[in-house]
Amino acid sequence: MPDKAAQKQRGSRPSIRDVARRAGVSPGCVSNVINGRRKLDDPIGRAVLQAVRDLGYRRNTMASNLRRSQSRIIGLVIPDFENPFFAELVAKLEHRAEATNYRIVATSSREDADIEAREIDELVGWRVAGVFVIPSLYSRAAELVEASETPFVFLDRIQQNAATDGVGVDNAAASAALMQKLFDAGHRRIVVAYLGDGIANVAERLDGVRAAVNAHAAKVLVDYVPTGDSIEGARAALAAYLDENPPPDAVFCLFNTATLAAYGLLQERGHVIGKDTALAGFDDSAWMAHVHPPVAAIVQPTEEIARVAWERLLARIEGGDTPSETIRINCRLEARESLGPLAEPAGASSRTGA
Amino acid sequence: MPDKAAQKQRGSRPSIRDVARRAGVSPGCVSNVINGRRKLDDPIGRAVLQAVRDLGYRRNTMASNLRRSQSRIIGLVIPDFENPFFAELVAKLEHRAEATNYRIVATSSREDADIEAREIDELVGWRVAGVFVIPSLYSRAAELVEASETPFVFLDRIQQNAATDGVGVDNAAASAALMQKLFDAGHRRIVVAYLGDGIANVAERLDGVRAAVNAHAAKVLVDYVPTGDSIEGARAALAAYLDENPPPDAVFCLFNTATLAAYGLLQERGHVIGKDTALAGFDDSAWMAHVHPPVAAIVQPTEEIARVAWERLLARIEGGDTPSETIRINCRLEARESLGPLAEPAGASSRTGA
DNA sequence: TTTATGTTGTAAATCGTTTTTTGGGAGAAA
DNA sequence: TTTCTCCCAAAAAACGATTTACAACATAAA
Repeated sequence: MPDKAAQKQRGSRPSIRDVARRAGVSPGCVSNVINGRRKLDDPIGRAVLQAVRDLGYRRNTMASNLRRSQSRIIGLVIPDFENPFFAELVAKLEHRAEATNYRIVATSSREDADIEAREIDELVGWRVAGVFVIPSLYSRAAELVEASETPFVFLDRIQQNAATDGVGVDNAAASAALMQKLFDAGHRRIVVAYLGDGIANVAERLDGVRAAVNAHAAKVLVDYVPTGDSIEGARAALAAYLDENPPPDAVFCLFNTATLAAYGLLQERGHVIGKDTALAGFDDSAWMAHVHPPVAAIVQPTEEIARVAWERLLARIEGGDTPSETIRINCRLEARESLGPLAEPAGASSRTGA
Repeated sequence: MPDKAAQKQRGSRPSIRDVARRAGVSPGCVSNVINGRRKLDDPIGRAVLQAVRDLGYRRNTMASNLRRSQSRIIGLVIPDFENPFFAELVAKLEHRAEATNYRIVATSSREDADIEAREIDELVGWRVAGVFVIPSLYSRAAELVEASETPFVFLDRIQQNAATDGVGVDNAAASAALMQKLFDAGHRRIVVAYLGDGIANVAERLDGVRAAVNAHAAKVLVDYVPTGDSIEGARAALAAYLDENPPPDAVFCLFNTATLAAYGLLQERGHVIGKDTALAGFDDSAWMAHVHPPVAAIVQPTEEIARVAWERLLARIEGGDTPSETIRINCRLEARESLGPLAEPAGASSRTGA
């Protein structure tokens, strides 16, 4: 039962002084008790703890952090909470945070470079221990961050040549491997849905596709359809393609909203997925594993990304002056039935270093 | 180009003193310039701004907030970033925050009451202006919060009789309306997938279903299948039901993972959705609108929930001593084709106050 | 010239902690 | 008894900002 009367001012929370006064000791002594720098089982210790309980005292984190000039908070700026891949990454990073006694505060830039810049500024203002950034489209984060004292690690949409730390996946290799899988399954007419708009990420995936096509000896026919980033846009772009071209053997979508658009569109037009037409997408989602037939996906190993990124950031926080580096992690292919009749039994999932 | 040499100590960020020294003025004066309490277009103003740029000065938010004893941060504790409904709510709340010059920091409890308690404690320690909580399963948040100075508003999983502010939807009415819709479409054998586990939320939905069944004159046969909260669990439970019972006319899932499980299972077993078997779910997801046929959903209007909740929290922050209240918002029904042959043309979506 | 009025920058106090310094008392050794 | 440690709590300084009180100066009015 907090005893409001003992506080100096009504409406404001009790401070360490109020506790000290009530316990009949000095503020410094209270601080020692609270932070365990003093044994608690004597009269003074007990009196302090009792006063803390009586007043409902909670330490003011801002004052505490200000004094010791450190915080155990890691900022996280992502483009969008509603993208399941980002959400999964947030969850995995939180898990790492818990294990190392840090905590994550997450904010989103809503794919807006200005908002992103503001969020980063704000986090730096809070003197967080470090920051993870998944850059927005047209992000200026990399430049903003170069001069900063605060350690930054970029995730997912990273630039190979940047003077910052980055952790992402090997997009090109994964895409190339998937294309090879489609070739092996006998697919020859393949449609690739790409963004058509500058995320480094998707551009790398496209490069991987092109590399696989060039490397493949036999004749294949690959069409590239730019879709924009909304589901509706992707659906419209793919519909227009299907209207004017013979039906493809396979559709490969380079990002997750396009995969959903393609799935619905093929269903609607009566293509039997995994039989008439194969379907695969970059990025996994819950629905892809659970519809019938399940849709094959290139899975970004978020757990591993989170682990590696966390290591990197911690190293920076603890003052490692190692040069910045870009780390690439291999994707995993969930070769589900939507791929169509493969040499290996349908439905078996194989692990492939990308 | 930050001039490190001018700072007192290497490695630490410049303080307002460093700026003042460099500009040849007092710290108070710098503060005035930075916060716009002084016109900037005279020599002193310019000198200060130049010094700020030279040193790469950023105001220390902790020190600033400590002194003015206020912050414009709103905490948000959700059970899980990977639940699309929560993700949408976060996004909408962030949007409100932006409009009112607050900012949101989001953390998740991973459905763990202990973690939730820690997160709340931590936010209170940061002296955030207010907190939104979507309670975890078995949450103790309501009790924790009653004594607190900090304003709290609970979202989504709210208790009618709690002594706290809460904003949620009218679960019972929405479920009842959907059941009525199924009856109207001529469905008689209906399976309802519920959680079977104590979220107030889903229990209310179940009540709504029961009420609709009781209110319906004609004979209907409704079976209730408890599913647990994982997709796999839901799939197994529904599969077991289908194995041992005649095929239902309709399946109604009271939460979103069950809807996906039911969709995949029905597809796999060759039920044609919207024809052999109707399907509907509480909570909308992207996949539901885009598969074919699209799956009907009860939509929680997150935009409106966010707006109302924000109003409520702001009122509390600004010191309104109004008694706490529980606000219910009506859901909207997206009556998509999966509902089966209705009286109204299939595919039309109708708005129904729940 | 004197007085009233406003402006503006400096010095100092303050926010709530933690940390360092100081000082006093207890106990042991000489 | 005196001296030397050791221990522990009180007092004071510090963290980096904002804000109040105050002094200095300019300008306008009398």
